[in-house]
Amino acid sequence: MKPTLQAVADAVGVSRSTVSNAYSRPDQLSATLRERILDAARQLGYPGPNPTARSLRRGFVGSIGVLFTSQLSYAFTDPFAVRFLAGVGAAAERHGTSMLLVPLPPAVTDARRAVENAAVDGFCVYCVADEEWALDVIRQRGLPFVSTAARDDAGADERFVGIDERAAARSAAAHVAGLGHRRVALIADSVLPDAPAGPLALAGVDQVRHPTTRGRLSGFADAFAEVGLNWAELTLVNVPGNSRPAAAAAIAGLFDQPAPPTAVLAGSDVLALGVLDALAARPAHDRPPVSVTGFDDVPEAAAAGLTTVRQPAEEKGRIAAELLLDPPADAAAGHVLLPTALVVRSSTGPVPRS
Amino acid sequence: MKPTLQAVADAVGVSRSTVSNAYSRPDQLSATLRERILDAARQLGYPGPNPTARSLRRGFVGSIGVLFTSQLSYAFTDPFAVRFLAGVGAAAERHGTSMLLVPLPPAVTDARRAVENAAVDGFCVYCVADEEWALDVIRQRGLPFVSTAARDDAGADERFVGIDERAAARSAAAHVAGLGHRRVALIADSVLPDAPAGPLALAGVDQVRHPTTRGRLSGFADAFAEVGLNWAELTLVNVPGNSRPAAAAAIAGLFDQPAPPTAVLAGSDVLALGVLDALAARPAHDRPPVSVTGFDDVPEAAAAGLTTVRQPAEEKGRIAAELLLDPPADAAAGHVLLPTALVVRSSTGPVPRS
DNA sequence: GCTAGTCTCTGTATCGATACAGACTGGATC
DNA sequence: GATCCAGTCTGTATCGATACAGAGACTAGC
Repeated sequence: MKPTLQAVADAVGVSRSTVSNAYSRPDQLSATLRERILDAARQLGYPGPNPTARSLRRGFVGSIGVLFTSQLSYAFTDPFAVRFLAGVGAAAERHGTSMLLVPLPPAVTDARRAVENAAVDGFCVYCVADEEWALDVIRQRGLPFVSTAARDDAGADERFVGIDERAAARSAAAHVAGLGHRRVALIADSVLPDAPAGPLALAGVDQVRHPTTRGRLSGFADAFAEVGLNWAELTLVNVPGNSRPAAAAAIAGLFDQPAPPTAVLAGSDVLALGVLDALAARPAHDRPPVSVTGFDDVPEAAAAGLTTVRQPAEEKGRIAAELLLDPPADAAAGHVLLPTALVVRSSTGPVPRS
Repeated sequence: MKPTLQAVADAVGVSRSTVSNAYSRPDQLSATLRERILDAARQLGYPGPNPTARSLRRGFVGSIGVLFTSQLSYAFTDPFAVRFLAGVGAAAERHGTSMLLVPLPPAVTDARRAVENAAVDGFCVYCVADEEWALDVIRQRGLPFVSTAARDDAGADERFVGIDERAAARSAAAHVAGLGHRRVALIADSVLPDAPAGPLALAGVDQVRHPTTRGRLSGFADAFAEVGLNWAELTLVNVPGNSRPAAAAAIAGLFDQPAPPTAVLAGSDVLALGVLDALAARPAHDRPPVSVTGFDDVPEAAAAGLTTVRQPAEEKGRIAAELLLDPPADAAAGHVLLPTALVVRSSTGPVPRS
């Protein structure tokens, strides 16, 4: 068994407090005694104050949690998530804080417990699915958090960093509408909790649970409404999970329909790249000239020539962590909206006249 | 202030232990009492057992640390590191364990403290620079760890997962030597701790501190020794930091020398891609046909047509975490060597006859 | 010579839980 | 009716530190 602080105190013949001070408040004791204590500690093989005991007493941990409401391995697979993490990491580094990545088991009860048990001082909630329960647990614990998805019921004091999803999506859709496209498909991740992959009839956008997805779909709908196309006239395709192959599989069949879409607007670059994959998989003579847009502008998008909406991923992570680690005095400053920009590349073009 | 377990106990009129059992050992009390306790807890707003206090008493934390001896943000920038993390994440997920990413301050004293203070049950040490001090701290703390860099002084009981760096590097170099190249440059990250970027004269490979870099350079040297080229005849280029632009900058000047290398062997794909960048940056008429090899086979390598040595990145992370989280009874099984494969693409070709 | 103030260091309470031994209850067994 | 046992619950020690009030020693000032 490793020696404790008590053991060191006994060895030197001082009190526990003094040994504690030798480590944490060197100005509270003479330099010579401090040396004597540290020497004894070295000799005994004392590993320094136990982090857990220290955290308990001090009342804080020195690490922030990052929550992904999905598989943890997903976080490293999605390029946008990786950039976001890089931003969080950079801020954490500056503050000398660690990042705890908490995997969430599929069952909600287990997942709740995971959030309850995380030893952190606060959470950055990066959500890819329904997250209310997670926020509930965090509030229950009395921990601060920063959300990256705008929620309607957000308290005024709740910190947030994100973009105007709806306006950003609208800019992409307006671009496509401006090119003349009127047979349009929208593809998004987890439109409804347990909906199967493929086309999905939805009465209205407001049925979409996840605020980010809802915001983006609303934006798409807005732009087409302006050119006289209503929601029911748009084809909605659901993908369970934000992955390239899943998107490809979900949309593939659509291009064999009698009147296939001439444009596909995706809720993320990953999905858009999947759509491009699905098109590329078809024989060259049977490859309709479909315009495709993405969202995020991940590194891969440029290489693929994907028209997309750029949002500052790393910045988002950095600011999220910053808001958590050193909260602005002004509550209004705790609500940060980042700029977005439509990046037009080769994946969109005028509707073919055939 | 949030209520404690004690407060719940008082409210229900039972002992602390019973409340504790209500959460952690439901079989130790009647179902009705348990319900009564949980109800009271809900009503009081008790957030459930405090994770820190629980860890202290139980003696373990439920999270593993991942150590990068470099900037934390680097971990999310290097594609190989990201794949590695994905592997660790997948294993952690399966075990219901969290991952703590600990940023290391530049000063060694601060960095030591960071490792001392990390509340974890063990470490996966992913090292990109000199790491001995970190392992010392971990041993001092009496925590288990898994290293991914083979070290000469590794104890028999120390767990390891990695590849035969030397043999793998040799296979790449043998390929290049077989193509007839004899004017060869090697480029690697942090060959010597504070060496500047650019060509570096080094008496021998054994002067290289970092075992991974040393292993790879040795392998390169081996293959060329076999065709009669000794170490002094190879040009060594140092890059401080494993980054694409840094590699490009470090090597650029080399191609303007009287007898420029016809092949460049890089210690990593990231460096190799940097070398390709440096070549691509030259005007087409002044672009020597240089063969380039990398190491790792990151996703970008395939797109760039880079000849490289493939090693299973995600697997490495997964196994590292696995070895940590559920250590094999047999000590020998704690030492895992992963397979590698030379992947020949378009970036290497026969030496031009001019 | 006395009081005040500064430096060091000690002692005890506390952080918030869990482990474990033991006590009580009620029913089954002989 | 005594014994045993399983099922519940309590009490106390413990995990390993830090915070804070306070005690002695020593210097300084008047």
